Amino acid sequence: MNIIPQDIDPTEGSATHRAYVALRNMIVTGALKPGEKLKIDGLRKRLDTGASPIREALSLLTSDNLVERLDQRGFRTAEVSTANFQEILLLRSTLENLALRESIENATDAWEESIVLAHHRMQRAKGQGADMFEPLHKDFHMALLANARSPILLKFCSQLYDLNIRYRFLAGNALNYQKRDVGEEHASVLEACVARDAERASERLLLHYALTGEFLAGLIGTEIVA
Amino acid sequence: MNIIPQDIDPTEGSATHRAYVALRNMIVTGALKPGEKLKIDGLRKRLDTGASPIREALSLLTSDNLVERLDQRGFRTAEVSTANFQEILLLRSTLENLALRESIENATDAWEESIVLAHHRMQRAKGQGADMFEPLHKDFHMALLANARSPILLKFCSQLYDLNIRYRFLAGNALNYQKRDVGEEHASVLEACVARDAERASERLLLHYALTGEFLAGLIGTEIVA
DNA sequence: CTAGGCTAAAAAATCGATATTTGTCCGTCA
DNA sequence: TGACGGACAAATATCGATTTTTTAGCCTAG
Repeated sequence: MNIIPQDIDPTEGSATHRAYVALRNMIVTGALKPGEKLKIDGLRKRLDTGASPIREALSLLTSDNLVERLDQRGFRTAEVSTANFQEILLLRSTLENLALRESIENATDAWEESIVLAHHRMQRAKGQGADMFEPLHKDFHMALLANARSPILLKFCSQLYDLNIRYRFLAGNALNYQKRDVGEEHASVLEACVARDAERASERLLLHYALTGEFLAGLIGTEIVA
Repeated sequence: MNIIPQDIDPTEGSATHRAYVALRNMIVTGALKPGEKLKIDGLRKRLDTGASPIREALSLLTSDNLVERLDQRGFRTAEVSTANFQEILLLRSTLENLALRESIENATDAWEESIVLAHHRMQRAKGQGADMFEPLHKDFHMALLANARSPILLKFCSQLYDLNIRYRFLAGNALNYQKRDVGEEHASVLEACVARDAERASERLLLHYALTGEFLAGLIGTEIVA
């Protein structure tokens, strides 16, 4: 299950990078549960690699807020809570709002084409399950922002995206999400971007998040935090 | 030279943690120059430790945007540029503004006392050189925000603080900075916080950053980016 | 009973050595 | 002359083994 885009090949790149991608996917998709102890040796066998790459990958994930490091006592996956979810939602709204406006400000034809394309690809994958859909969904969202000349901001947004989507997987509903009429929301953001109307695009994107948040909030309270 | 607060002891904690702290200080203070190649073996000898801790520490620093990882080709310190500096300044203003308001909203007597204390300690260390002053300066700034119940936001702010202060060191002026009448600016932010006036506090904090930014912008253009 | 502390097992952290990869310097061939 | 290619050197990445630390169970003293 590979949820995150751009990293695919099984043998390519360093073992560390492969471990990083694999572990990130496992955490985001819930294959590794919140708060779960991450034993080096177990993961080493599971991913068929040495301890060093695992360790390094976990270090990287620590700074992505997906893994917690307990000095001298190993690693565990980040805990979840409604407070954490709310924080992510708020930060995401704030930062993506910033990024989207900047992105639209720098609008070019090439960018416009790239978001149309990303949207189309996402649409096309709609019925094909989370494995196909989710990477393209992230691609689309990041493509919207990609024109902002703010690498750090984009990195924050990417991190927050992963943290956010994790809750969707934990709520066990990648399916329901696609069924909800999120298509319309996406299309409307895209349309506003193409029209280069920052105000409208931003407003719709934030609405999109507000709805997603509302949608998940219920599930989370009952299913996750219990 | 230990610039970052809260991590002090030379033998305590894991080798990884010590390496992390040491390397972060070296990068922030400019002992390791922007874009400099970070050879594992060199650092290993320099910090008198094994390759694994170095490697892990560098991985952690990667996600702090202080180190860049070139897959299969090692690590180097992050480059600097005026664009990067401007981005940091803008993000910092935005996020700290958010955090400060939230912090004030949750104001308590304990928090109020903690910021008064942090301010006093910083003041006291004013004439004693960067080694004494800088950690307390960071303490003060973070204390202002600490009451915001947003761990992720605070982490972002802390990262941005380090990235920002790095430019001050690179401009080679930790001294000049203290001479500038930054004391008045700090005091005024503190005063507004104690009065629990979010509007005024935020306004003054942002002004503080704007002035600092202006102050540094000149130096940077000529000295760093050349 | 309970608290403290000892011991053994488990896990994390670290080290030293090896394998891979990258970068560089020549020499050769078109 | 210039570019391609191979071999050497340097540095990274990875592995396997060792050391250190933590954890859990158990026993004993109060």
